[in-house]
Amino acid sequence: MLELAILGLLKERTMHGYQLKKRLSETLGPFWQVSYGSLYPALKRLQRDGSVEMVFPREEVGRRKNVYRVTEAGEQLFGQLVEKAGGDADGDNGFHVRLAFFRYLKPETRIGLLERRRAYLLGRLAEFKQRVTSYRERVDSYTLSLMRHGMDSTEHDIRWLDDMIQAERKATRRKRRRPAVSKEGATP
Amino acid sequence: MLELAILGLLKERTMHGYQLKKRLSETLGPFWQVSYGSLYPALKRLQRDGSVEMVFPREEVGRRKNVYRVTEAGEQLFGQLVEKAGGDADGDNGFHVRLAFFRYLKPETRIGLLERRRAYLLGRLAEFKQRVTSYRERVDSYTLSLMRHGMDSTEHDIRWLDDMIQAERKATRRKRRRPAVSKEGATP
DNA sequence: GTTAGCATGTAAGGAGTTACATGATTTT
DNA sequence: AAAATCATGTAACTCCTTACATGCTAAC
Repeated sequence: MLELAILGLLKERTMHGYQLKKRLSETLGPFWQVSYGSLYPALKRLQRDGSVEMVFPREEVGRRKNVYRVTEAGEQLFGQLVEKAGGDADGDNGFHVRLAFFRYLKPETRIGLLERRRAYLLGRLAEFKQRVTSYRERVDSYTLSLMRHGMDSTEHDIRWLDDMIQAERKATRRKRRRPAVSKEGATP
Repeated sequence: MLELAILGLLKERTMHGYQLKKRLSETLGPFWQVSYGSLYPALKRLQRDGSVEMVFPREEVGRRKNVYRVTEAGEQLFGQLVEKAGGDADGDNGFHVRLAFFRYLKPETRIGLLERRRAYLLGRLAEFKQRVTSYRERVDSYTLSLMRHGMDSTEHDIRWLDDMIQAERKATRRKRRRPAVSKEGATP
C-alpha cells in the first residue's frame, strides 16, 4: 500500500521523503496518514529492490536531501501493485489509493478496478441486508442502526462507483469513435 | 479493539473462542472479521491478566471447549477501553465496535462518545472541503471525485450521528421526568 | 467412511505506529 | 537567540493475518 503510494507519487516528479509525506497528506490526507517511521524504511526497501533510485546531481551543495526517482522496474512494480486486489484486501483504503493514481492507468484497467470494487461492495451490501432482516428481533437498536447506516453508506458508495463506471465507459467510447484524429474527414 | 470486543461479547453470556468468532461475525460482520490466529492469543492474554476466567464446570464430560466469563477486573477493563479514544484512533472501526456495545453504557457515556465522534468527523469534513476548494485546479478528476465523495459520506455520517445524539437526549429527558415510577401520583 | 464443520492452538510475517535521536535551515 | 519546521533515520512495539498443525464430532 505504502509502496504503491510512493511509486505513484514519484511518477509525477522526483521527490525526497519529507516531500513525499506532504504530498501524500495533500492527496489522500483525510483517508490516510503515514509516519516517517514507515515512510523512510519503505523508501530504502524500494531502493534496495531497484524500484526507485536516488537522483545524484546532489542539488544544492551541502545537500542532505535524498531525492528519488522511479526506475523501469519500479514502473512495473507499480503496475503489479495497482492490479493486485483493489476490490478489498488492503481494507477500504486500498481502493482510495488506487483511485488517486487512476490517471496513470489504461481505461480497461480502470474499469476493471471499479467493477471489482463494485462487486465487493455488493457482497457487503448483501451482508448488511441479511443482518438487518434476519437479526431484527435479536439485536439492540444501536446495532440495528449501525447495520442500517452501513447499508445506506454502501448503497451510496455503489451509486458513486456506477457513476464513475458510466463516465469511464463514455470516455472510452468517445475515443474509439475517432481513433486517429484528422486524416480523412468524418463527414464526406 | 479485539479485547474490547471479546469483553463486550462475554458480558452477554459465557462463550468459548469459536463461538466468540461466530458472534463477532454476526454482530460486526461487514465491518470487521477477526481470525483465530488473533482471537485465541487475545483470550489467553485476557485470562492471564485476570480479565476473563474459564468456567470450570467443564460442561460435557469429554469437553475440549474453553468457556470463558468476564471477571470483575474485566468489567473495569471494558469500561476503560470503551472510553479510551473512540472519536478516531482505532481507525473508523473503533467507533463501530463501541456502538455495538452501547447498551452496556451509561447515557452520558454514550452521548460523550457520539459527540467525540462527531467532532472528529467535523474535522475530517473540513479537511475534505479544504482540499476540494483549494486543490480544485491542481488535482485530476479522479482525486477530486474521491474528495467530493468523501465529503458527502462524511456529511452523511454526521447526520446519522446527529440523529442518534438527539434520540439519546430525548431518552435521557424522558427518564429524568419520571425518576421513581409510582409512589405519589403525578396528577393530584 | 468420508466430507463438513467444530474447536484450539502456534510460528512467522506484514504493515504499520510511537518514541527517540539528531542535526540543518529558516523565520520571527 | 529562540522557535519553527525541514530532514532523516532507528528500535521497539502493536495488532493483526496467513499458514500450518491437530484432532474431535456430526451428518450424509
